[in-house]
Amino acid sequence: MIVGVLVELVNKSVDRIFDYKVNDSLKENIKIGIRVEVPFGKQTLEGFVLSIKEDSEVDNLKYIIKVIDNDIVLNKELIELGKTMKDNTLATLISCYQVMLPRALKAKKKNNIVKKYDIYYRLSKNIDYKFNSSQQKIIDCFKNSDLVKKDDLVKISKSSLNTLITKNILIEVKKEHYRMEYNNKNSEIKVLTPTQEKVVSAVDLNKSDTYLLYGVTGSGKTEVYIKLISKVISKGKTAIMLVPEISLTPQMISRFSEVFGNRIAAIHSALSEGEKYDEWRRINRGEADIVIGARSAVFAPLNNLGIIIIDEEHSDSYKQDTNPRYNAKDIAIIRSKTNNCPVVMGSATPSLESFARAYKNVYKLLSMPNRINGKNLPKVTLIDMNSEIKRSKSHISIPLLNSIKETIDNNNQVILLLNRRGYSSFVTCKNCGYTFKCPNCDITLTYHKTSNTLRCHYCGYGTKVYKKCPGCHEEAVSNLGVGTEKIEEELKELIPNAKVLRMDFDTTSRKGMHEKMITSFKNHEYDILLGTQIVAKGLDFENVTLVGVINADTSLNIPDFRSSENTFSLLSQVSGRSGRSSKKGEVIIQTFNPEHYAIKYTKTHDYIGFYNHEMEIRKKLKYPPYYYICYLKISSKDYETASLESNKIKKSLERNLKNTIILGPSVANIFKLNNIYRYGIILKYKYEENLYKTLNMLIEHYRNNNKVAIDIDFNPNHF
DNA sequence: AGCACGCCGACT
DNA sequence: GTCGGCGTGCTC
Repeated sequence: MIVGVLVELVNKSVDRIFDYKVNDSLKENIKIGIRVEVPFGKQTLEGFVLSIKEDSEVDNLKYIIKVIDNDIVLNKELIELGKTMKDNTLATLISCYQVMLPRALKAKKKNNIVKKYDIYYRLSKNIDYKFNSSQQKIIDCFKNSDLVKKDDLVKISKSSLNTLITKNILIEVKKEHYRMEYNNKNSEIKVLTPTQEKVVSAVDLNKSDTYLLYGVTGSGKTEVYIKLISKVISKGKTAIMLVPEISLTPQMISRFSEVFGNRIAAIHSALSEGEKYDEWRRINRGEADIVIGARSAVFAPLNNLGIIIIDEEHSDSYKQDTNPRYNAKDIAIIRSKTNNCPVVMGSATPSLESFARAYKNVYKLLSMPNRINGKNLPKVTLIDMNSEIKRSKSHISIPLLNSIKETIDNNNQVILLLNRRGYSSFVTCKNCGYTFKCPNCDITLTYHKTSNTLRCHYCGYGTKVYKKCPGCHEEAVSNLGVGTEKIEEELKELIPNAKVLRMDFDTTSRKGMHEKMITSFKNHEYDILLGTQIVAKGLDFENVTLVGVINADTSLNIPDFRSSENTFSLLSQVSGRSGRSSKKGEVIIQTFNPEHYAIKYTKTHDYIGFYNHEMEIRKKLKYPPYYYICYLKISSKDYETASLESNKIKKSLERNLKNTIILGPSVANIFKLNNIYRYGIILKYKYEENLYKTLNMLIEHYRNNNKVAIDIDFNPNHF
C-alpha cells in the first residue's frame, strides 16, 4: 500500500503530494483524510493522507512513521473543496486545508491540545471481600448506577477509594467530556409576521440557489433565519449560520440554544483551542447539527448540509486577509452546489456586489422593507459641525447635548458612536505639520494616553511623546486625535449625573467583559453606552431612544473606493439601534460633510437611493461590481529589488493580459512594514481569459526566489 | 522549513 | 592550502 501525503510545510516548492509506503501493521488504520507522521528529508513532519494506491512512479519510497488519527479529519467534501480553493485563490493547498481545521487538528508537529476526560468507576464482577464502613459507603453508590464519577467517590473517602482500586474492586472508566455546555431547548419559535412567512416560503430548500435577504434594521431577520433552520432540521438535514465575529454575542448564542437546545455548536474567538477542538468533534460525530460561527465556520464538517445562512452579508470580515485569502461567501456558494442546498445572505445594507447580483437575478432578492409590527425607522437629524464648531469647541454639539439630557430625563438610554474606522489618535506638530511615524513600518504612530507613549499598531514599536517637534524644533506638538476616553471626560463635565459605559477594544478585550457590559447596559445600570464600531452591530436594547454619532466623516476620508459604502453602512447600522421597541427613536449625526451623499441618504434610510448613486460612481471609475479587482503585492527586504521586480512583473502582465487594466506598480498602502518594502499592482478586469494562467506562471517563476515575495489577493477588501 | 552541496573570499 | 559566507536545489 502506498499513500499520497501532503506535508505541513507552507512553501510553494513542497506544496504537492509525496508518496510513502505503508507498513503492513499500519495498513488497516489508513484512510483518506487522516493525518500521518512521515520522514521528510532529515526532518519528521505531519501531513494529510490525500490518496491511497498500489504503486508509485517514484522508487525508493520511505515508510510512514505512524498514523495520528482514528477518525477522518478531512472528509471527501473538504478535500475537494480545498482543491477548488487553491485554484481560486492561488494559495498553497496545505494552507487551504489547515484553515479549515481547529488548531488541534492541523498537521503540525507541536500540538498539545488534548481531549478532556471524566474519570468514572464501575464495580468489578467478582467481589469477594469484606468492606469496612467507608468502603461500604462507596460500594453503595453503585446501587443505582453502573458508573459513578470519581469526584463523587473522592468526597466519601480518598483512601478507601484507593484501596478499592488497588484491590481491583473498582475499575476505572474514562469518558470523553466536552468543555462546552448549552441550555436545553426551552423556547418555541416565535410566530412570524406575514412578511417573514412570505420570505421563508420563498426559499426553496431542495435546490442550490443564493438568496439575498434585504431587510431593514428591526425587520426581524433573525427569526427568519431561525425558522429556515428549523425547517431544515426537521427534514434531518444540518445548517451553518455565519455571523461577523463582533455580533456573535452570548445573547445570540443563547437565543439559538433556547430554540435548538444542545444540537448547536458555536465557534468563535472567545473559545480556547481545547473548546474549539471539542466543538469540532461534536460536529464531526453528528452530535451537533447547527453550527454558528464566524468566517471559518463555513468549513464545518457537517454531513447532509441543508442551508447556509450569512448574516450581515456586507461585513468585510467574511474575507480573510491573510493566506489563503478566501471569502466565506464564495465557499458557501461552492458548498451549496455540492450539497444542493440554498445560501441565504442577509443585510440591511447589502454590499454593492451582492445587491447588483440580485438586480441581475444572479441572486434571488427577498425584501423586508418595514420594521416588524409597523414600527417606524427612527428620525435622523444631521448636525453641521462646520457651524457648530464656531459655537463651542466641544466634540458634542449643543443639539446633541440637549437631546442626550432630554433622553436621560425621560429615563431612556443613549448610544453614542465614535467612528474610528480608518482613524487613529495621532500626534502632530501644529507649527509645521510633522507627524510621528514608525521607523520600521512608515505608518503614523498612535497615541496611548495611559502610558503617554506613541505606538506602532503594526510592529509594536513604542516611543515617548516629545514636546519639542523634531521637524521645526518648536514646542508645538499636540494630540489631535479623539478617543472614547476623551469623549467620556467631556460627557462627565457636561452631564455630571449621567452614568457612562465606555465600550471599545481596550475595555472589552478581557474575556467575558463584552457580555457583562451588554447585560449591565440592558439592565439600565448606565444611561449612555459610548463606543466604537462595536456598538453598531446587532445589539437590541429596548430602552435606547437616542443614537448619536460623534463624527460621521472619519471613515469617509480614508483612501478606499469603498469608503462611502462603509460609511453609509455603518451609519445605517448604528441608526438601527434606536427605537426598536414601542418607544419612538431618534438619531443625531454630527458631520462636517452634511451634503455628502453617503451621509444624506442615511437621513431618509434610503438604501436604494444610495445604491443607485454609488453604482454610477463605480461604473465611471471602473470599480466593483462593474469590474473585478485583483491586487498583487510585491515585497522585498531590499528597496532596489522590490522596485525592479515590480516593474518587471508589470511588463510581463501587460504582455499577457490584453483585456485587463493594469495600474501601478505603486508604493503599497504601508510601504515599509517591519523593514520590508512593498509595491502594489492593481488589475481591473471584467473577463480575462489568461488571468489564472498568467498569474500561475508568475508564481512558478518566483517559486524558489526568497528575495521577492508575491502575494495575490482576488477581490481584496483593501489595497 | 531545514539541510546539503558548491563555489568564492580572508585567515590559523 | 581550509574555514565559512550564503546562493541553489531538493525533500517521497
